Amino acid sequence: MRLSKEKAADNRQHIIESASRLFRQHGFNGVGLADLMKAAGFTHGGFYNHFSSKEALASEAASLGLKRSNLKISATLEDGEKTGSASLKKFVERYLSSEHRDNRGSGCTIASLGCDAGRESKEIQASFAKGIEEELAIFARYFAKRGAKEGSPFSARAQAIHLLAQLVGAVILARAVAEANPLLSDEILQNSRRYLLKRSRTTRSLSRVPKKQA
Amino acid sequence: MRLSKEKAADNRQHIIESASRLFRQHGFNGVGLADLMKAAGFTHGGFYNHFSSKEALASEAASLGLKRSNLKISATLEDGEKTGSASLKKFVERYLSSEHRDNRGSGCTIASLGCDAGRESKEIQASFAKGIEEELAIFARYFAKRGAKEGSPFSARAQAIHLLAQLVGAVILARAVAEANPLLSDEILQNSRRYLLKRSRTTRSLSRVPKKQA
DNA sequence: TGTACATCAGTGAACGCGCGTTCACTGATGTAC
DNA sequence: TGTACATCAGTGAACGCGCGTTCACTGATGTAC
Repeated sequence: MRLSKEKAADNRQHIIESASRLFRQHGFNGVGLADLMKAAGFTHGGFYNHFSSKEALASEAASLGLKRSNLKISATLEDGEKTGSASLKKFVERYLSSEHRDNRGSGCTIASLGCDAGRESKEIQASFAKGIEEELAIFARYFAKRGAKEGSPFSARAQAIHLLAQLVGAVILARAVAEANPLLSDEILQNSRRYLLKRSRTTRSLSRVPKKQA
Repeated sequence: MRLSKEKAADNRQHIIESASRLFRQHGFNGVGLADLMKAAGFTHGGFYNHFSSKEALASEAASLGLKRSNLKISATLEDGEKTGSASLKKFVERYLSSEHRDNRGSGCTIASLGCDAGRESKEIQASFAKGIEEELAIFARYFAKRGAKEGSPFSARAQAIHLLAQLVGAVILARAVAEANPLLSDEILQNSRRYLLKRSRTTRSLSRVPKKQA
């Protein structure tokens, strides 16, 4: 029962979407092809009609997850530019929230799969490299506009790298202790939020984030 | 061929040590019992004489890796206290080096297995929670002594959390892109080094790190 | 436009393989007398 | 202290299971004439 080209392409995309979620939840090695296909509503025999290997799907799923995140971040920051609202603050608070910590499947691909990526193939790492470069570019563009007058000793690019590392590190730490020590987990998130946001107001090495619209 | 109690305990410890290395290299799901026992010099049938499950070994291996790291960090920082050398700088430069990035097996357990830990049992997360609490305490003690005069707006504890998140995040990012984009990987490490060390000299929100012995 | 055939996304069963775990057995160590 | 027996760390083979991958088959779609 051959399908139309459009339907087949839709199905392929749907497999990638649900795989992206499952991989983030359970890791690249923590979920099998049968589960991945079942979650997309198919039997697993047809997998190789769409992908050459599990690894190929992992690479595409990572790319998609990173692309989606970056679009959302970009929209949040640019939205703030227009309305004058505290867009970086909004983003940081969302990223370092307990909701994000507790919902890996719909969250940041780097925080979920960053460690895994370091052990995977060059192909998968290429997906991460592209996604990370894009995210850094988005942050750097924001800092270049917002932080230009503040005279930080660090370039917009340096601030972007620092921000990303802090966000990813804090969420990974918070998740690593969430079940055994929820208070510590909350403290890590809360502290990182305060650190990134307070510092951006006091020393201005990130950017000025007004409380309300100016 | 029953062994003496001492020899049996030695063997058990040896299994944990080599498992700690292998888990860091390949992840909790990336290495099997047969490989773990073989690396320790045994056949895998005897595994359950020492551990109740693979998970129990993972938990012990994580504990050991974290304890070893913390002892080393503690020694480095306290050594610097006595000699007056720039001990935090030394530690940060070692942690954010390409050597550490390229040698997971002998490196930081949090940076290697932090993401995995978030998906594992409460038992394993308890090992991480204990190790992370200890590491934060070591950093906080350092900042409390070294940073007391500087009047940072952040508590020693807050500075410790920020430092750990930055270190872990930077190494994970650097590893995630190492094969596909080595220049970006190097840039992330270098930038994080500069950020942590320069800021500690300019804004003093971490601690003062003299270039040479005062 | 209509017909004949090739294509291919899907199904469901099977493949070999390695996984975590179990077990019968060995024989030196530890223990009870 | 010496003897008899229980203990248990190790071996090597086996267990059922799920893994990634392959394959024969189906039948609607796409294509060539």
